[in-house]
Amino acid sequence: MSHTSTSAPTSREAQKARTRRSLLDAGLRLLEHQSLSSLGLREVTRVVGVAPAAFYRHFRDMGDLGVALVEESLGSLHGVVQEILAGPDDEAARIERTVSTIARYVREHPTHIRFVVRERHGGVPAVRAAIGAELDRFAEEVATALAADEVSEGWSERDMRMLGELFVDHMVMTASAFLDAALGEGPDEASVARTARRRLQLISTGRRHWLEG
Amino acid sequence: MSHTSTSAPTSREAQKARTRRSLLDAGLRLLEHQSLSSLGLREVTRVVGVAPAAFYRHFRDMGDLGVALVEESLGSLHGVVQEILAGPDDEAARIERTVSTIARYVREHPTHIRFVVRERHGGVPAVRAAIGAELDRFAEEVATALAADEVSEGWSERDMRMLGELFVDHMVMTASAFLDAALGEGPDEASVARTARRRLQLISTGRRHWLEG
DNA sequence: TGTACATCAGTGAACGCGCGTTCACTGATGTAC
DNA sequence: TGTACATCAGTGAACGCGCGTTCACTGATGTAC
Repeated sequence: MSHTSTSAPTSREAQKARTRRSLLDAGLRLLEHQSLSSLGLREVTRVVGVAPAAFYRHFRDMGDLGVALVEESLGSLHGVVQEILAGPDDEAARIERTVSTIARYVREHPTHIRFVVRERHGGVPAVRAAIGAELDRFAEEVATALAADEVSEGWSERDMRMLGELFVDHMVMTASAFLDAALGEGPDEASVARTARRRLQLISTGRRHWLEG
Repeated sequence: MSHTSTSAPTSREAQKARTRRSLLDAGLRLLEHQSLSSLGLREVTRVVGVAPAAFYRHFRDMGDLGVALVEESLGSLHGVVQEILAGPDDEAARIERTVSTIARYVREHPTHIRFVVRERHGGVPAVRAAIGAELDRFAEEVATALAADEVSEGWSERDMRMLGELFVDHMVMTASAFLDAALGEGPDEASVARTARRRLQLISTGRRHWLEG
């Protein structure tokens, strides 16, 4: 192999995986300041330090790399959603947990979040579809989890689904707002957290009185 | 002038305005299937039928054209927002008006909506900023209008602002969903309308019982 | 353990192409008298 | 109304550049015996 590492020889498999990882990392880094449809294959390989042609050993094209990024960006989020929904269905506690968990997640994975928010409605159909499908799955998970709450008694399945989507959409919007705050754009983190909490309170209140209306 | 129109000679001013309009229209059309950061100056001038260099008589670069598109995309929306909020604050009627007005607007201006939804978090900072600023203004307008309702008595200014943002965000999400429906992606228009109405009902219900919590 | 052969991740040169930008220009419209 | 000059939207050719993709290749890792 001409990609000579200074360390001990590695298995082919491991080396290939490492290069793939580097391509994904470089892509993610470059996508912080541009959108996928304007990101070039050569840009990515240049950052990694491999020949342009090496890209094709790992991905068919940039869209393919994008879809891989969606999977790793949103895959780890299932745990986060479960973390938020688990525990007692005490309203105030869950709202607090929701907002602080999102804030933490954004702090830990800012580039993944930025990518998802930007490409959710972006110009690459395959990536858009992958994000949409994953967010739909989240909405379903949330709907199922919230259906177990006492206040969900008497709700139709369709309305639970609506609530799940509402919840997920607000997670995404809140994450996006935290991201802007971290970049010094828009209100600061404390303010974003406050607004997010109030929104969730409004929705919770509506939920409690749903059957009366 | 070498751009010979078959019709009678036109004033320079009028001809220039017409070319500018064509550039904007061509841009908007091309942006239906790609994002601004991947749209080329030559692509646009090719569609219009002018030399690439002619572009510079009207815009500094594609970002500049993008900002102009934001203005015309969202400018006409102020009237729409007023239309929705005007009239009696009867809850059911306003919800119905909101959803049907959005549906109509999307049907009449699909490309403008697509553009705004896509570029709201897109890769061109100037355009993102322009959209953000405009949506903020909408949120403010909505907050002011809703503050006049009976149910808003006792609300803090900050919470009214939160409500305004919530409303605008849901307008955008609903518009985006209608757009997908029109393209055969996701649920159909009737289903989108139903979900949008239920969401608004949930928020209205929360609003009515806000001070109790 | 040693040898001969197979695999395949990454190379580097080459290609044709369309891009954004510049420039001196043209010729119709506009203006001054 | 007619004439001479100014303006300036749009031209078309040229430029250097970086792009995505192809290809035969190299040489380290893997495997069979």
